[in-house]
Amino acid sequence: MAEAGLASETRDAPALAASPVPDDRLATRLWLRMLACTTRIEQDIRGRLREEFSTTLPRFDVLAQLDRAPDGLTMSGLSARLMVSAGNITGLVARLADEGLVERAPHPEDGRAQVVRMTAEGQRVFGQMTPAHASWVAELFEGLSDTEAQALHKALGRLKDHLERPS
Amino acid sequence: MAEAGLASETRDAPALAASPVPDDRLATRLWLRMLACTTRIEQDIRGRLREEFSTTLPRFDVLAQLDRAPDGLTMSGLSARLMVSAGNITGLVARLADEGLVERAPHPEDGRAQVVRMTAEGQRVFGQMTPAHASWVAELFEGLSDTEAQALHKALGRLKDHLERPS
DNA sequence: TTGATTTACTTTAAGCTTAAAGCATTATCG
DNA sequence: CGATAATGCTTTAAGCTTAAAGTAAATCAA
Repeated sequence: MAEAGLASETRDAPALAASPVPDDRLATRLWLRMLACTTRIEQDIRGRLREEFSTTLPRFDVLAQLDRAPDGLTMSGLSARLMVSAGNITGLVARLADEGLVERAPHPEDGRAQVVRMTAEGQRVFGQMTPAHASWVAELFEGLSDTEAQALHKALGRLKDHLERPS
Repeated sequence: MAEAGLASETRDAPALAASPVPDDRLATRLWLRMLACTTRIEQDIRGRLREEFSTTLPRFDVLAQLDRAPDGLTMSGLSARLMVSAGNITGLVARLADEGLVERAPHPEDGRAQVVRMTAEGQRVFGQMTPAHASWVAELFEGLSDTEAQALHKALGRLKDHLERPS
């Protein structure tokens, strides 16, 4: 989950052509640090969701997506937005439906699809969770100044753009 | 796993005390973007490890840690370095041992502990994987200039320091 | 020494996650 | 129209992950 080692690197590149090693190293170090930060933050939020709301991060993520989609989302819509497999969504939504937080209905136009919506109870519960979630995140990032946070946000934006390039 | 919604935020703070909302929002946006980038990169690497080496990211991570610890590591040492639970390490190391890539031996001084080491076969296999891994990461981050990468690395360093503060 | 606590690890139950296969419906196109 | 392909979803098997409980060994303290 975190900290993949640098390992023994090529010690070659005697004369010709600039060695690719420095780039690789920098990228790897950057990646490991990014992964370490993300893992830590995720674990913190996961633990708080469990302790304070007896729920999980994947379930919170589903509710968050449904919250910003008042007309509901299809299973594949959730799958795309959460960047997880369709099979994963099936189980996640089933558990949330068991809890009474979401409901499924057949899609009015597409006989293959389902529309998932939050229930009133789901909205109530999510309404309690989301301000807490926002404050936890703010606390976790408070080591950064606004300027630093904006710079980080911008740099990650460029990274994200590059990652999304089909290239 | 990614993209937790911003949700309906407080629209209050009429006069007194600077509203905490802007900070929360910036932090949340930053967090969501960071998580999205991390998830994407992780999925890419996971898929390549599977396709090209028929292995998984957690197993690669274990090997990477053992590679930089020639004298081996205890189960708890692996657990701490990989930031996962001890029970997780038990299963991971068991599977790697089944594959013949690592071996376990009783700790010479502590009867409770085990020492995990890479086998010669494990070193051979890892030696093939790690340059490939480094090149994938370099490719994924090539959208950033060296300067940007270093700035990102530095900003994440500050974040990491803050996260590690017991505070 | 003895007893209590801590540490290292394993086991268990539950949930998360994926890839792959399968099913039903819709879309495409000849 | 009818065949083919694509899409939406579920199921399955395997593995990852955790929290919690349990076992054994080491440490600490009286």
